[in-house]
Amino acid sequence: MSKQDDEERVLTQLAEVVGCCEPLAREPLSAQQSIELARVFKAMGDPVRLRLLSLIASHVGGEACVCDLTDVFDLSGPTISHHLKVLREAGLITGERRGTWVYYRVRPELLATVSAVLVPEKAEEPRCA
Amino acid sequence: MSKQDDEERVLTQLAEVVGCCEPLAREPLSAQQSIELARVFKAMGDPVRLRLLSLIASHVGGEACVCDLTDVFDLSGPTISHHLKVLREAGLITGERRGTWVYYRVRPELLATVSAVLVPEKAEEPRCA
DNA sequence: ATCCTGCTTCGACATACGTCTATCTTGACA
DNA sequence: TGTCAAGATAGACGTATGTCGAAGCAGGAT
Repeated sequence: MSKQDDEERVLTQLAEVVGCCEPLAREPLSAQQSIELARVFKAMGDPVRLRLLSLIASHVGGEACVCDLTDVFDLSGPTISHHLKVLREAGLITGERRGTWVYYRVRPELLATVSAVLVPEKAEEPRCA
Repeated sequence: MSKQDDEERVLTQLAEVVGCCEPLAREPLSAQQSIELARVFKAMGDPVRLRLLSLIASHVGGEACVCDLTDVFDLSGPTISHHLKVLREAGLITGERRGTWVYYRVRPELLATVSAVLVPEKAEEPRCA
């Protein structure tokens, strides 16, 4: 089973279990839903990983090389690599090797799903009273 | 320093540091921003706490008694109390004692702030006054 | 006053997590 | 082929976290 498979599996499960935009305040989450969602939040629950995510998301071209990320932190290479793996396994980013370097990009659809769970109303439709 | 003060402090810091709706993908988060945000995500990074949050948010009247929450889980009272404390200290919920029982309610504005950070577009933009 | 009940705090324990150094893998290039 | 550099993996170590039972606190009821 490849890493790619793992990533896909997590993302599919989340969409499947959480539903497209079922808000957290509408009805109680099931045990299964909370497990899947918590996996993502836990991955974002570290300052270094949040910054990595932000660095990748805001980088030109929507992707960032690991070498760009390592210099920002006062941490060893393996530690950065570890955090990237956690983000990857949570389905938040994908990694692709091109030649010598590995490039990461975010999965905006997962961020959007998670974001939608938090607010009672769906954001995109103009909510006019 | 009361518990209430702690809660307020966290919420104030988050709004202050993160900004109203600065999306994560616009520009890299600062070290300080990532620390504040990660605190909230970490609190949500546990299945039990996510379910608690959801149970409280979706409960009738927007608040739930601890006694309502305890029965849902196969966990001891102290454990539930611990998780509620973590959510409280993250600024996600507030607790109020009324007579014998303690009632919790969510802070929707914090959820909205966090939600807005995740998506590239500002959610409240087409806000009709 | 005394007891009872709902909830929190305390102290202890096993496990998970973040970090490091050392080692391995992969690809480029001579 | 051999070598070098970019990342990933493995193993170790200290700390944080989730859980429990026991004890403490605060309100109501008797």
